[in-house]
Amino acid sequence: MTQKIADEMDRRILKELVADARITNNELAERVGLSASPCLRRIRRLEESGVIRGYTALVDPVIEGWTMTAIATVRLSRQHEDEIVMFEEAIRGWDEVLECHLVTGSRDYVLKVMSSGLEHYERFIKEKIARLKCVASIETSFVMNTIKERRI
Amino acid sequence: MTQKIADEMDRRILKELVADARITNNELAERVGLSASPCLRRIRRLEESGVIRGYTALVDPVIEGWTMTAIATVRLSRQHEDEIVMFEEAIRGWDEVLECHLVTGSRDYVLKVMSSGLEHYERFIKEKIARLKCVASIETSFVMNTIKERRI
DNA sequence: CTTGAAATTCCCAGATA
DNA sequence: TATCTGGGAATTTCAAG
Repeated sequence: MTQKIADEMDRRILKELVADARITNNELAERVGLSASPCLRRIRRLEESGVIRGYTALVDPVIEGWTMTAIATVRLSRQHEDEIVMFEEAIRGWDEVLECHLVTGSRDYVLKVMSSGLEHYERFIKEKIARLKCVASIETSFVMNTIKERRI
Repeated sequence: MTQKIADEMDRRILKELVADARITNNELAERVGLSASPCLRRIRRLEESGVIRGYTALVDPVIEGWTMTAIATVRLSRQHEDEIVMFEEAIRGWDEVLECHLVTGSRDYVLKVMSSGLEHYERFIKEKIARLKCVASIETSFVMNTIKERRI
C-alpha cells in the first residue's frame, strides 16, 4: 500500500514542509534544488499517496484556555465489546482528551488530558470519565514540565 | 505577554488553519466570512503575537519507519540537579522519543517512544535509557491501538 | 484596485529500463 | 520504445500595498 517510498529528494521536501508548511512552492523548490514544477508534482504525489497526511497550524494551547496537562490511566471493569465501543466513542468526542491509547497489560487506556485547571480537571473526571459504566478505576499524574513534545 | 485574546473571528481563522495550514488566504477569508486583506492582517497578528507558533506537515510515521509505539515510565534514583539536566538533554536528542513529561508523584517521567519494532525498542532501552546513571527503573506499556491523537 | 509574485498546467527534453 | 523525471513558458490565481 505504501510502496511510494520517498527518495532522497522527497525526504528533503518532507523535512522542509515539516519545518514550515506554509513555505511557497518556489522557495521550497529552491531549497531542495529543484525547479518549481517537478517540486509541486512531488508534493502532490506525496499528498495523494498518503505520505503527507495534511498540514496544520500549531496553536499555543494557553490561548485556548488549556493551562494544565494530565496523564490519566483508566482501567476498565468489564470487557463487553459494546461498552468498549461506547467508551472509545465518548473519548473521541471530548475536547479535553488530546490522546488516548489502548496499551498492553490489563485492559488499560492511557490518556493525555488538557484542562483549564484543577477544577476543570476534577469535573472532567467526575462528570465524564467516571460516569462511563465500564470504567473501574482512574489514576492521574499531573504534568509539571514537558521536556519534549514532537508532532506526529 | 499573551494579552492578544482571540475573538470569535480569530477562533474561526485558527480552526481553519489547524484543519489545513496550506489553505490560501483568499479561500480562508471566504470560509470565515471576511475579505482578503483583514483576514491576512489577522493571520499576521496571530503569528506575531505567538498564538500561531508555526505550521507543519503531518507525515505518516510508517513511512519514516516508525511502526511501534510505547509508553515508558522512567523513575530516577538520584536527584542531583546536573544528572537531571543530563537526562533531559539526552531525551531531547533521541529521535525515538516523541514526548517526555515530568509528572507528579515521585520523580517520574512519562515518555512516548516510537520504534521500528521490538528489537529496536529493546536496543533503545538497553543502550540509551538504561545507560543513563540516574535512571532507577523503567516500565513499558506497548500501544496496541490509538483511539485518539490530536495535535498540540 | 493594481501590481508583482506565486501556483498550476502544458509541453518538451533527457535519462532509464 | 515506453516510462519517469526535470525544466521552462504561459495562464490563472493570489498576495500585498
